[in-house]
Amino acid sequence: MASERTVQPRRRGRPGGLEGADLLSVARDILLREGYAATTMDAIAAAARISKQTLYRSHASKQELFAAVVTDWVERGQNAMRPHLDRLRSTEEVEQALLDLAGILHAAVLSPPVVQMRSLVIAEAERFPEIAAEYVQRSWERNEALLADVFADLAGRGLLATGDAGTAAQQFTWLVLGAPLDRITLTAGASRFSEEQLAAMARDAVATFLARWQPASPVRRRV
Amino acid sequence: MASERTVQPRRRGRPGGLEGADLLSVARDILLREGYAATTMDAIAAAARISKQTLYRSHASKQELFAAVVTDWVERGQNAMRPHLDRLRSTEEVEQALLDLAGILHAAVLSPPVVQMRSLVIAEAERFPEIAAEYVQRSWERNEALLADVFADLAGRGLLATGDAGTAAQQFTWLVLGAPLDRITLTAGASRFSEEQLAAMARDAVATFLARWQPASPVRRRV
DNA sequence: CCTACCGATCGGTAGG
DNA sequence: CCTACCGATCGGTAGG
Repeated sequence: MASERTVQPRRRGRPGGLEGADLLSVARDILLREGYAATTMDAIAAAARISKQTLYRSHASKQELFAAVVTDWVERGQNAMRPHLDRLRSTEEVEQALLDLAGILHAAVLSPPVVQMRSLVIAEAERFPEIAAEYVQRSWERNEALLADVFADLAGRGLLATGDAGTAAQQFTWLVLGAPLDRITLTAGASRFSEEQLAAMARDAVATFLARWQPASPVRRRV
Repeated sequence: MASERTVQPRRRGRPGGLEGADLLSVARDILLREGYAATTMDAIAAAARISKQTLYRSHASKQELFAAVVTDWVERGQNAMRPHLDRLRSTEEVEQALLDLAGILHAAVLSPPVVQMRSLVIAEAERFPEIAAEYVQRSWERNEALLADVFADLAGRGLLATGDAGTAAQQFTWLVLGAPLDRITLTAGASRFSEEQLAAMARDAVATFLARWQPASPVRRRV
């Protein structure tokens, strides 16, 4: 099955436009920028340098193309949190590791494409509930479950209070992300928080989280 | 300037359709149900039993009608939180009063119309940033500022720890609302939390909040 | 003459 | 692969 020209990723001789993951990428760019209703299949075909016929051959409808874009998105972000969560899991300094994680969550979740994809899915959640369901399960709920698992491990090592690790993960997530995500979502990035404000919010989030979830053991007692 | 028939609210002899606040109400219903793009001026005019020309005379474009609906909405919800915040302000039992407020926030913010309006504004935030800005300032930020003011009062009475009352209000808001609001927004109300789950989340939110913001005074020390 | 309102239809553009 | 084109429907405005 060896092909003659391994340098060229294109399968056929035609110069051709985009397909597969590249096609989904340009479709995603337009969807995030314009929204679902304002995105036309003509615009996507033109940006991918393919005909609408070719576009409809790989994606039978606008809705199916949207679903493919979201599925591709959640698969790409599937394991993005893994290394950072593993670092938290093996830490000896919980407070600093939580601060690090808060900063990583800010950088990741508050980035324009992530916020825009979230807004896009919210906007179409009523019309396409199964797409929104896949998004919420495979991105948010999955990462929250992974974080809960790490918290359970830390509790087992005596570095966090034992209790409902799922509740702890939920509270940490929204203490860190709630206010800035809400603000950015509702202002289209116009009045973003400054880096100093975000850092202060991360410190306050960790402080409140640890006030509740710090182990009662006297050796690790804080003032 | 006394008119002959004060019983009839209509100004002219024609039977006529809706206008003013009633017109905005039916427009809001359709916008919340269908979304902005799928809402047609024809449908609004038909639901209000007026011609499109009459509709366009009071609202010069679809966008201006949308802005009027949002303005009307934030004005109606302006002081909805007042009595509940005043009850918290004058309480002697902070923990129970916070639990009560959490339940009220759940009932108010997680109700379908409030969630739908929020989703609608988010969906159009990029296209109509000034409408989203008015919404976020006059509903969310305003209520958060009112809550911060109450927290500052409670701190002055020694019932909460002194500190940044704004941070406390932000953390309380998102501890209480973050997880369920996210879930309901992204599932279009399909997989709502049960009353028991919401009550448990409220208790955990208050517990975490008080772990950080409870005064250090020994008389009010908790176990 | 004016205001309020209607039936009909305009130019453009959507998904397919 | 592309151009042309469909049935439908949109926001906004004409004449009367």
